[in-house]
Amino acid sequence: MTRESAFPQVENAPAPTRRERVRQATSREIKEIARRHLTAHGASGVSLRAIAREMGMTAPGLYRYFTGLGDLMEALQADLFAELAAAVDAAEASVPAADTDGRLLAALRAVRAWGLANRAEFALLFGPAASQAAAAEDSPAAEAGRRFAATFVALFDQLIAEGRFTVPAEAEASPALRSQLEAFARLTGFSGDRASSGAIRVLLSCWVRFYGIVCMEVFQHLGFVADDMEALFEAELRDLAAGLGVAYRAP
Amino acid sequence: MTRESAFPQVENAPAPTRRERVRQATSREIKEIARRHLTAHGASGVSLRAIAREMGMTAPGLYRYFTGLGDLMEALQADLFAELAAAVDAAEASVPAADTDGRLLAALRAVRAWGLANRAEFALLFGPAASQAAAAEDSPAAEAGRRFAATFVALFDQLIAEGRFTVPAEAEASPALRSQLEAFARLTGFSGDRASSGAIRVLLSCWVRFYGIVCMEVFQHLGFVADDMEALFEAELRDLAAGLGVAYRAP
DNA sequence: GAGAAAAGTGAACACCGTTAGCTCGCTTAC
DNA sequence: GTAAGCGAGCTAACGGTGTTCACTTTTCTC
Repeated sequence: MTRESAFPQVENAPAPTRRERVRQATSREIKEIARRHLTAHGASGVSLRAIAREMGMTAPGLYRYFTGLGDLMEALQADLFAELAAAVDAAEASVPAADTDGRLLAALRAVRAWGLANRAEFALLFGPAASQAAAAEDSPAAEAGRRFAATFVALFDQLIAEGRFTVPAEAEASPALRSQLEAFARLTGFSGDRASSGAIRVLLSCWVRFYGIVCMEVFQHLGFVADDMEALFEAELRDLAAGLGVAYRAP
Repeated sequence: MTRESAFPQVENAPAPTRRERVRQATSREIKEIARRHLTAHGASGVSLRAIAREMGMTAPGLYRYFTGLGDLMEALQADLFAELAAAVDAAEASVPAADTDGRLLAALRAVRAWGLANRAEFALLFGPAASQAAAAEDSPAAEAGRRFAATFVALFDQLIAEGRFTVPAEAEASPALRSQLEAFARLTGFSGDRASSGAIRVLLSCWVRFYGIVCMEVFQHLGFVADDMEALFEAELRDLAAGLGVAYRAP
């Protein structure tokens, strides 16, 4: 087992003991199985007992790894956010770095594609905020969510920097709205000086619109419109891009 | 119990027998209690055994009224759609019939208000399409959903009739999109001749946008923006109205 | 009042999350 | 090298769930 030493230790990682490694592996396995059950039977189809059974152990044993089913689901949520973020990054990376327009379009399409390919997972991330009351601002899941959002914040930030779209006059917004938008910009990490509340408003509006069309499709409302809503999505994306001063391109 | 005869029989209703009446009452009671549990503990907090316990009977007895938990939830969904539709109609009715603009704004605000006041219920109606595979096109729930949608179809239809907004050129849309939009118009009952695919596209786009902002708020995403997203909602509503040629008015 | 149909019950099956107390084996300290 | 300690996992148990089946009780109809 000294083969492991072939992989150079990550700097500052405190030499994970053997126990630690097998622990990580078990934890990963639990989440893998949970993910499979999620995909196959939806969020309510994930059960500790079934997972344990599949692993050849008993349910109480899982409590050594997660404090309960809710905790597992939260961990899963964090992983899924990371997976989605990776899918988005990959899509973005397949476009020249200088091509901001292409990167934004690719990123948005990647979110939709991932959602359609992973309905239950998408619902877990973007559906009704189940139980978690306040959703613990500092939970790993929330953290992963922010990391996902960061990709889009960066893209949007660039649009602002390049002065792509015309910003509505500040006077149009009520003071309440303005202060909310400013707080939002601060929290999400938009570059403070350039990102006027008007610009944030435009971006947030686009994001809401995008969220709406993707949720509708993934949650299978408007199912009566058509099986394949790609045409509608692309039409919406075209409008969205237009509003942002981004040149639309067919996929 | 002959007091019942004081209420004139509804025409064509085949004289409900006493048994039938008490059956209806029990059915209503089951749904009432289910609704309370839904409100209090979310969709997963609705259980047949708990309902039966509260009614002083046993769970298997409920199978005389619903074929299972899923069936109950579907019935509940239908009732909730009706309740939401009633709330919307009430809001609409509080505005002069001739004031199309006011009625539309009131109707949209009513949906948001209902959703915020009934989060779990809203999630049941507009959240991820749980299990029901195809969601049975002809289920009572789907029927109730269509009746809810009809209110907005009527309002939108009127906007089209009044030629409120400029319709994008037909040529802009791909053939695939056009045929989808036309199918949609047919299915939802837009008045065929006037409702061009372009007009439908504008309306659908607005609906998606509205869906997006309300879902985000009700599902408590963007929770970090602010507790009270009313300002943002109103801003969005203003834009939406502008796009439809509807005069925005503060609530 | 007899017979049929509906309403409701009890027991059982197969699941579920979670807790408590225990055993066994690996790791660490002496 | 051995003894202590700690972590992983197990068994048993509690209370909860949906659902089925056979049975009894109630109610309506003739």
